[in-house]
Amino acid sequence: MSKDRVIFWFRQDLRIADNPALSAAAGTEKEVICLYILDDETPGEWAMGGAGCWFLHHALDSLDKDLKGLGSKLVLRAGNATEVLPDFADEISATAVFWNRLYEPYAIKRDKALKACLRERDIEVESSNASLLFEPWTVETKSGGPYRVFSPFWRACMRDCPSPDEPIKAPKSLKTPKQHPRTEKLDDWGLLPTKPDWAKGFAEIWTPGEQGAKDRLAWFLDEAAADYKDKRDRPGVRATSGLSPHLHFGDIGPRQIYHAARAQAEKQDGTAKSIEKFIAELGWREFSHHLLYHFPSLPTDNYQEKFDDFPWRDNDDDLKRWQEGQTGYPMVDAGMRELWQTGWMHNRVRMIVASFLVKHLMIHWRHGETWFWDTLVDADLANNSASWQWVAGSGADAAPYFRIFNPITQGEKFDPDGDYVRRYVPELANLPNKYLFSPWTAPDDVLKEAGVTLGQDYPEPIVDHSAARDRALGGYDDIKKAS
DNA sequence: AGCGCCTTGCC
DNA sequence: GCAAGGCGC
Repeated sequence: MSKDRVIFWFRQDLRIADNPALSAAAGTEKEVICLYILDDETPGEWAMGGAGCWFLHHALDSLDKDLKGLGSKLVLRAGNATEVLPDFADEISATAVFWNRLYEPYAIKRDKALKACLRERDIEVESSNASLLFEPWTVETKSGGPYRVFSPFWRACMRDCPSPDEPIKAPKSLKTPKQHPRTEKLDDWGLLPTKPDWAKGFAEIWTPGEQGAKDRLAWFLDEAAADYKDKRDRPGVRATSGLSPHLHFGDIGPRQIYHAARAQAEKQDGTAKSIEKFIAELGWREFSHHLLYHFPSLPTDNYQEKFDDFPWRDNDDDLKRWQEGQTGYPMVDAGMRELWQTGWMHNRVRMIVASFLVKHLMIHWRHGETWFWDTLVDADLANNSASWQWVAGSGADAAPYFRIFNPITQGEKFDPDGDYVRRYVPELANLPNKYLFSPWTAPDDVLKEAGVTLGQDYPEPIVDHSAARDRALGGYDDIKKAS
């Protein structure tokens, strides 16, 4: 075999445009072998969840087709990347490996070891940044050290950091060997759920892959961005970009979104405020990665240690009813069912259901984190753990624990027409808005007319709101006193 | 060192 | 009005 070949290792950057490490590999003018490794071992507890696997399957399928357009294709291998990658480099006599950086603690550790191992074998390694606007180690407070509060963090990014680079174009072609290395079959990886019914609704909503991501961004900028600021909190309205899974798997990158959004603000008068708000959401993603990078135990440990002593309740029945969307609080149940049916949940509703689990049910945020990990197509370690700790009150720059979302008034406020609840809790569809978010307050004749028998068609509330609120505040008093 | 500030709320 | 407390300059 010729010695003139390099490996491009795809990870969470499943795209060919604005992919700096892929372009660097192409720039060597050597043969480029595109590799994806399914590594369930290294992440340990954070091996990809079911919904993520569904998205990954289709994103890889799409990527392979895109690579074929460049005269290449994807080579699939499963196993522990720490072994698979060096073995593969030997197998094809690669002289260099290119990849884009990841920021999960396990990935940093693995990649560092791999770098050393490959260099020991005289194989060059070059890593690039495809996933973040700002590298976590480049943003520092004036006194040195990571930010712990979002607003000053994002101000510093916008003011002091170099502007994110313009996206780079996809390579026009990739030089590939006549004899391509052996690949495993995507279909053999079992990434699609064994219960096919589960993911049935996913495909109606998501188009994994680079083109799907581009289309979604274009739709958002053309159709929704102008109203983003006003409508982003309305789960019944299609007002958010839905780019989160694409960002996680990297079939689009944040620089592409950032610059396209900025360009839209230039082009369309009156959108500046909405676009700024949208870009700030990219900022939250950056902040989560910044936190995870600097506080690697974020996914498992309370950032504020006083929460170690919080009197969490262990209650499998309550947890199960939360997971299934059977709490008797329609806004909560709508959210949990949206999650199950679509692999996604509107951000406003994520806060409501998370607050309900952690405060009304007093169940540890880690149970919620684990459930979201398995069921979200956009499950992302940084975003998931930072956000759960934010809601739980245990995180950096977190919502105070005593700020308890009221699942009834949140519904009235953000789903005023009841469209969202009626879509996901159809058994209540005929209830008037007045009682839709608290059906147990409806007079008997109203329930009867709507065809609802509580406890039969739809559950009685699992807890009483105000009693649960008091109980949660009592728990917080305990750790306040102790600290 | 002291001060302003802090995504998303509740009653 | 209430609800802490710490961050960042």
